[in-house]
Amino acid sequence: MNTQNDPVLSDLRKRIAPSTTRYEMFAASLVADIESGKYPVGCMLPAEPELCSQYALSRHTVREGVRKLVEMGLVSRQRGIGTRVISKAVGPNDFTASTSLETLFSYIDGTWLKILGEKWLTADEKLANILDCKLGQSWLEVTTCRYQQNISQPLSHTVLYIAPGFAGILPHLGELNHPVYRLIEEHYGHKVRDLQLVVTALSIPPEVAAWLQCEPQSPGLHVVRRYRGTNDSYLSNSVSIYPQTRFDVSIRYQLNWSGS
Amino acid sequence: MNTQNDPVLSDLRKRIAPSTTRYEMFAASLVADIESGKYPVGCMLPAEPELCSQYALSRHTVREGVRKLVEMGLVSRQRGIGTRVISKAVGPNDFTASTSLETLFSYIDGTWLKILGEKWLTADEKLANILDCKLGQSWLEVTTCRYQQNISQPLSHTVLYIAPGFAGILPHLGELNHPVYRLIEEHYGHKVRDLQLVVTALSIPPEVAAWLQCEPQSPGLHVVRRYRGTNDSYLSNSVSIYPQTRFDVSIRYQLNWSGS
DNA sequence: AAGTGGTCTAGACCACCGA
DNA sequence: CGGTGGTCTAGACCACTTA
Repeated sequence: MNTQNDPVLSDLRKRIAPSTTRYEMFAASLVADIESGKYPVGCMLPAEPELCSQYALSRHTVREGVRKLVEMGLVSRQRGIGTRVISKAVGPNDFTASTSLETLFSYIDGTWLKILGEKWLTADEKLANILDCKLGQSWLEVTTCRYQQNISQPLSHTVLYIAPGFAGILPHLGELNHPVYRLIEEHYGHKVRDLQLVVTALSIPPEVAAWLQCEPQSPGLHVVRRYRGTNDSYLSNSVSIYPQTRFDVSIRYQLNWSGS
Repeated sequence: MNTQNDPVLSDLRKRIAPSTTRYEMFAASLVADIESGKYPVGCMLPAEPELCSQYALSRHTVREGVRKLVEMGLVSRQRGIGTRVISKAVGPNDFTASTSLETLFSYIDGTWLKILGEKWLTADEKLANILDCKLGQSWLEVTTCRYQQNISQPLSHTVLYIAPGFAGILPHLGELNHPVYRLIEEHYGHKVRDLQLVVTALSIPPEVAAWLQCEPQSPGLHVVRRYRGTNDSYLSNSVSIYPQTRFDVSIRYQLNWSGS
């Protein structure tokens, strides 16, 4: 079926919906069917040949439409298996913030860690909560301060929690410009796949303030970072305290798949 | 040119690079050329027909390859114009944080704004810096507190800066569950395309602490939010102060286009 | 072996931009 | 007007999964 050459349909498209293409209408129809429950979450979408004949579209157009649903996070496709509905479109994740790990940790340039202490410990309830790990799990705790070149005041007070198995990076922690995740990647080949940040405010405790050379009880940023690796296991975690004005967290979200 | 049927090439692909397709090799070649400076940032990529003949690929394959570069944020395409290099790929933006505006503002559920004061002002240097706008620009400043249902302590002290032209939302600001961006969308049809967040720590000033019912000089989160609309103009900005423990900022970055 | 999604070609019309 | 990227068709081979 070729409607591209059809002057009536072509004109109609121009007047009624100038920017709505066939694959977009098709995608919108699929989205509606998923929202309505015709294709419940977990079930398979009809295979491409069937969609082609159902909607009288070429396979390329069908694929373009389904690709849009993949981008929206509604379905996932597997070669040899099919296309599965994985979300109900209620709240599509239409805003994205993109960076590289390098950008995210650009503040580390020209800084190094001074190690204040280290010890092995097992997670009690409080720590398990902070690190989002199981009770009784074993971690190497390293207390540090991050210093900037040519500046006597440290940037932050950071407690690192390193997963057992990666303790070998300890001798290299003090090196310049080497965030923990990169040390783990260099020495063990484990790449970060998932980074979680939780930012809160706190009143800087006196013993930490002494290290940071700031007022005790003055306000600071409290940043928990959780690094998860390729196999979903935690590589390391860190709890950082930044005095006011020495650090900020900046994020920029942008709309992605244009309209609709 | 059809290499799909070529047993030699097919076998070679299987042995040497089992998962590398033609459009991926083509994309990798473009990336290399952009990184090397053959195509500097700001210049145009060759048009599709030329890429087709240069690489001996069909147009579909070329488009698939260029699409990958678009996803990586290296180039942007404009119909009628061409494909422009917009980034040097030095650090590919391989980590993304995805949410919806609804999720981002889920803390607004069950809260409303109490308006403490309002006035028109023009941006001096300090304000222009906070709002990232031009000097002398006119804004409607609305000072508010956000209250939660059944809780007497307010969640935050928020100063809104509303772009001239959207002042009509003022009577609706106090409504339940209505973030500013949604009011602007409902009343003026302008959608948010870009949201920037800057989080710092501060010592809560006494006059704000009185409203927030917290200790003067106690630590708090200082969050600047900038909402930009479809045409790159600012819709509104807000400066919020949250007492310690009443709010946190949580972000989750994930690796996206798998390998490499 | 049959069916799935992934890649690829060849050729076409379209909307948009700039000269 | 010619050139750009955007959409579309028809038909093909491929890798992968399941039975």
